[in-house]
Parts: sequence; C-alpha cells; structure tokens
Amino acid sequence: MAKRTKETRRPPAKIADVARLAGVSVATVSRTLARPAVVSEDTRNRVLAAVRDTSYTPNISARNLRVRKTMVVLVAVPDIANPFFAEILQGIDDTLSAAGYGLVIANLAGPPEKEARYVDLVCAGQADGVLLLCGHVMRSRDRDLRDAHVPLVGACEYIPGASFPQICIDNVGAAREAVRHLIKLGHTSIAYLSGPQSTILERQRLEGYRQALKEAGIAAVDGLIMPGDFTFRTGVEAGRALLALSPEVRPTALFAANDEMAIGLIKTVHAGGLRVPRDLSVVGFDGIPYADYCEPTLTTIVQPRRELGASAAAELIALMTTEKSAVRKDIELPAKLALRDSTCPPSTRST
Amino acid sequence: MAKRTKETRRPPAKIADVARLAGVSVATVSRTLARPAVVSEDTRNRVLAAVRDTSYTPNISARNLRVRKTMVVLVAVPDIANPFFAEILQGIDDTLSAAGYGLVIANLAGPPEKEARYVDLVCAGQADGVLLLCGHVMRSRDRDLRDAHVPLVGACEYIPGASFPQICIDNVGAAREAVRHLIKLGHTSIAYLSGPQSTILERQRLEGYRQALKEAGIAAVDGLIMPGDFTFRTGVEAGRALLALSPEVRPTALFAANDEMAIGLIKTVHAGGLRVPRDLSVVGFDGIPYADYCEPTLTTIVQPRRELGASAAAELIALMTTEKSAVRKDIELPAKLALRDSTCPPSTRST
DNA sequence: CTGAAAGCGCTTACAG
DNA sequence: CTGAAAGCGCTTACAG
Repeated sequence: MAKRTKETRRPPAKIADVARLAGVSVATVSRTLARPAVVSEDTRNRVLAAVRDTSYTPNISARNLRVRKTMVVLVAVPDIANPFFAEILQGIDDTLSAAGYGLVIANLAGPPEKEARYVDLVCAGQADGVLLLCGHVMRSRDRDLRDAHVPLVGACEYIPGASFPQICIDNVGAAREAVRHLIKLGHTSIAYLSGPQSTILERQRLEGYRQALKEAGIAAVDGLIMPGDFTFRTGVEAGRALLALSPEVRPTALFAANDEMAIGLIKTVHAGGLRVPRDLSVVGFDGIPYADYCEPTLTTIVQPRRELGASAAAELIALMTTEKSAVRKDIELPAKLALRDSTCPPSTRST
Repeated sequence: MAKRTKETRRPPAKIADVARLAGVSVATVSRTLARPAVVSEDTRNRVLAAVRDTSYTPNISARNLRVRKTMVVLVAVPDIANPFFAEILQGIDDTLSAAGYGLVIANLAGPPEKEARYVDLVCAGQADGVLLLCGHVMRSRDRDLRDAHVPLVGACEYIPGASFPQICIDNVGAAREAVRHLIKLGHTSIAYLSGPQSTILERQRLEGYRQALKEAGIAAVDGLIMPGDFTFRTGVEAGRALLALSPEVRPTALFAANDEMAIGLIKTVHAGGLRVPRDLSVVGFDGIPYADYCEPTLTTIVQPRRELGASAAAELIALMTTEKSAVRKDIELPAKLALRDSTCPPSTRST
C-alpha cells in the first residue's frame, strides 16, 4: 500500500557492520557512540557516517546483558482502570522515558498470582527499579521485592516502616483542611464516608476528620462514620443510608474519603430529593477530572497527581544511577482544597 | 525493618550454578526447563531440585539475545489519561501478560518526537510486535513502523488501507443505531456533535448519523452539525451554542460523537435551564464508566472495551508466534446501545 | 587514540 | 538422553 523506504528486507545492522563500513574495530564504534569526545575527529566522522548509512541502532538486549542493566522499571499500580492513576502514570512516563527507561506496568487488579509473577520477574533481574503505588511491598510465595536488591520508591499510599523513599501528600492535613472548610461554613453535623479499612489512606483521612472536629470542639459521633471502599457503588449505598435518615438527625455535610464515592453519593441523594449543597454539603478527595464535570462540581482536595508521579520517578532514577543506597528521603507534596459548587452554609431550617 | 529471607547478598544464580549443583551440563539444565519430557526422570528431578535450591530464574536479556526475541510488545495509545483507553489497556494487559509478554506503553500525548523515539525503538528490534490504538502507522523522520518487520495489529480507530489485522466496532452502524433510537422516540430535529475532523471515527459516526436521518426521510440540516473534538470543553461550548438558540429552532435531541462531550453538554444546558431529557434528549458514544454515574445517566453506545483490547492482543500473539505473515483478518466486535435516562420522546410543546 | 579479546547468560544444532 | 562448543550483539579493561 503505502510506499516503503528503500531496502525492504535485510536484518538490522549490527555493530560489526558499522565497523566494517567505517574501517575501524567494533570497539571504536562502541566508544564513538558512548563517548564521542574520546575518539579522533576523523574516526568519529567516519563512524557516524557509517551509523547513518546502515541505520544502525544498538541491540538493547545485548547491551543490557553486557552491562547488567535492563533500563526498565516496574510500576505497580492497584488498578490501571482507576482514573486516579492515569495521570500519575503520565508523570512517571514523562520522567522515565525522557531518561531512557522503559516502564512495565504491573496492574495488580485481577488474580493475586499476578503480583507473584511480577516479584519473580524483578528478582530475576528484569528491572532496574520498582515504583510502588500500591501501598505495600509486593511479594510472592517465598520472596519479597526487597530480595531483588533493586531500588524501590513508594508513592501515594505511604508504606509504614519502609526503608526506601516515598512521595506522598499529607493526607491527614488535607483531610483536616477539607473538614475545617465545612466547619467554617457553619456545619456541625458532619458525616464521614470511609475508604477501605485496610489502607493507610483511610486511616489518615479519618484521622484528619477527627482532628478537625476535635479542634473545633465538635463531638465525634460514631453513627456519622459511614462504611465505604472508594467505589462509586459504596457512595450510592451511603447516599441511600442518608436518605433513610429523618431530616432532624441527618448531617448537613459530608466528607468523603475519595471523589468517586462522593459523586455516587451526590447522584443518589439528588435522585432522592435532597439538594446538594443546599441540603447537604459534600467535599471529596483526589481531584479526579470528573470531579470538575459532575453536577454540582465537587469541592475536593486535589492531589498533584502528575507531580507525584514525576517526583517518584525522579527519585527512583537518582537511586538507580548512584552508588549511595537509598538515602531514605520522603517527599511530601502539597495538595490543595479546590472550592467548587458542592458546599455552602447549612440551611437555617435545621439550625 | 521487615525480616529478610535467608541469604541476604549473593548475586542471582545463573544456569551454570544450577548445572554445577545438579551435576549436569548447562545444556541439560536449559533443556530441562524448556522441555522437561526430553530428559530422564532422574536428571529432571536433580535439576529441578537445584533450580529450587538456588532460586534460579533465567536471565531474560540473555535468552532474548540468544533467540532474538524480546517478549515485549509496544502499545501505542493516543492518551493514557483518557478513561476510554484504561479498560482497553486492561484487556490487552490480561491477554499479553498471561502469554508471558511484557507491554511497553507508548503514550503519544505530549511532544511529537516521542512517537519517533518509539518507532526507532521498534526498528531496533526492541519489541516483537506493536498494537496500534492511535489510528495511524507510527513514523519517525525517515522510518515507518513497517520497516521494523514485526507484526502490527490495529484496534479501535480503523486505519484505512492497512495490510495488517484490525479489531474495531462498526462505528457507522452503531452511530446509526443511536440516531434511530432518537427517531423512534419521535425526534425529527436531531443535532450532531462532532469529533475531531481528522479521525476516521468522526467520519464514520457522522456517516451513521446521516444514514439514520436519510432512511427516516428526515432532511439533514447543516446547521445542526456542531463542531467538537472529543473533549469535555467542546461539549460545554456546544451546550452554550444550544442555549443561545431560540426554543423554536433548537433541536429536541442530540447525538454526540463521544460521551465526554455529551456530559459536558448536558451539564452546560442544565445550568442554563434546559432539562435533559425532557427538553433535550442526548445520546453519547463509548460507554465510559462515568456515563453511568452522571446525572441523568447517559444513553450511549457502549463499546466492548476490554474485549477490544483482548482480541487485539490475541491476534497479535497469533501473528508473533506463527510463520504465516499477517493473514489479514479484521474483526468487528459488537457495540450496543445502552438505554438510560438521557433520552425520552420530545415534549409536545414544540411539536 | 585504537584494537584484540574476554565475557555478559543463555540456547541449540551437532555428536555421541 | 546428554555434553562440548559456538554464538546471539554488545562493552570494557588491557595493551600498545
């Protein structure tokens, strides 16, 4: 169909082909490419011309075998279909690929044996480093990622007790800020829609909620803490639970541990006749793109997703390219409250 | 911190270590692993035990160098942050990783030189195959992906005239079905919100729109075709344009070339006082998760995203593992209309 | 500044 | 059924 460029078959040129054409040894070709300054100008020109004429590109498998590097990093993500991670991955990809690294995405959603396979892969030396977005150090039946002796960096979900750098936001502080915002608007009956109990993110955001209430002298009410697991579905369920409450005991505001649940909840209470924010103010967490599309737009904590990914990647590159092993160094990136349309002062009716 | 497993340093075992421990040659170890049936039971047991004792895993760079394969496939995606692709990637990842392939994601969003880098990478033999979700055969300044002589498979966005298999849905037919649905409800003034002119997806969906009108004997009105580019923003703009129209000339229904624009449009016309679907019925295209979360939920064509990815990956694997070069074979997967809350008969008022 | 040679860790004819 | 040996395509001391 489309026009092909010149020579149509022929296997890719190897370094020996270039050397022959340039009339030098393969060692010289290799050196010219690695450190051009070290060869004479004349040689350099001949080699470079030969490289061009043969469209030579080094075989990476061979180079990697030789220098015992792979130039790939493994990125473990809990769920690639979750929009929250898409932009993080973008930040990672930008930084990593600019530095010549390829990235293999280990999507942990799905059968648990996948995790083990990836651990084995890294232990077998198939990656130079690992980026952990999944909140735990991956393991297989009898091995741990640490047995691979490659640099590790964590991001997003803090891994307690880890001995490698981690890039996170201040979840406690951000959650506290979210709830303070509601309190400042005049709310005193504020519910909390939880994330999955197993994650540290949940514990941190709950802690922030508690702190904000406490410092405002508002008593925490256990009944106002609603179960959730970060999914839209549990947001819907919480919405139903709220609708089932009589108006006198219903909270006037709610802080959700993530946006997806907040959106599910808003949709549900809307359908049930409550108005957001008039009857119920809602604050989310994450700042996913959709939080700015929904109706009403969601007041939320927006995480610097791209920067989180980029910093984590940069940190890992530093670790992979220097001798000094893991100068443990956590980085905390700022997350900020985006004021939008889902919050307002409580309606006087219930005050 | 955490407890390490036994021997803490020592480089990973190589095949020679296993051979020594088992008292056989490296050839035998290699064979035992590749085709266990071919060695004697006694040998096999000794080798396997040694493999276990040394926690041996083959070095893939070395193997690849030897067999001249990379076991990686490149997946070119227009924009990794677009939720539409997330589930496609998941289908691809499931299939590919089950077959032992790693996947390198070429995110084409961003500087155009990235595309060239990826082309060079493939031409240099760094991938065994390429999955094109981007609607065109990637190219660098002087090369084309076809020069790499590796199998190619296209998916989602049909590439006209390509000589490799492609996995798509019937965009024309699906768009026609979407518009027929509106016609069946009684609408006769139906607008179309376009995608980017450069894509074949746009041309196909527009064609489906035209066909449906034509077969119903409804005259196509140029003024009802609104510009868009698949982004939320252009949906918002189209919404504003609609609001600016006087009620007599305003269409009673609209078919958007994708969900994101449909959602932006709905949000905008809502804010402007129109009710969806009562004043305006809207049908989208794609079936992204959010289409089922928004308010009202969006009637849309849902694409079998996971299956699209899985079939494309399966097709590529077939190509990579057999001699027969590209038995050109397109696959069309079914997309179906999901009836939800954004459509209803036109209100009598304007009829 | 340059070349000859070893070696990275594997697989696979080829003999036996 | 098994082993010795060549070779995949590179890089890097080591000499010169």
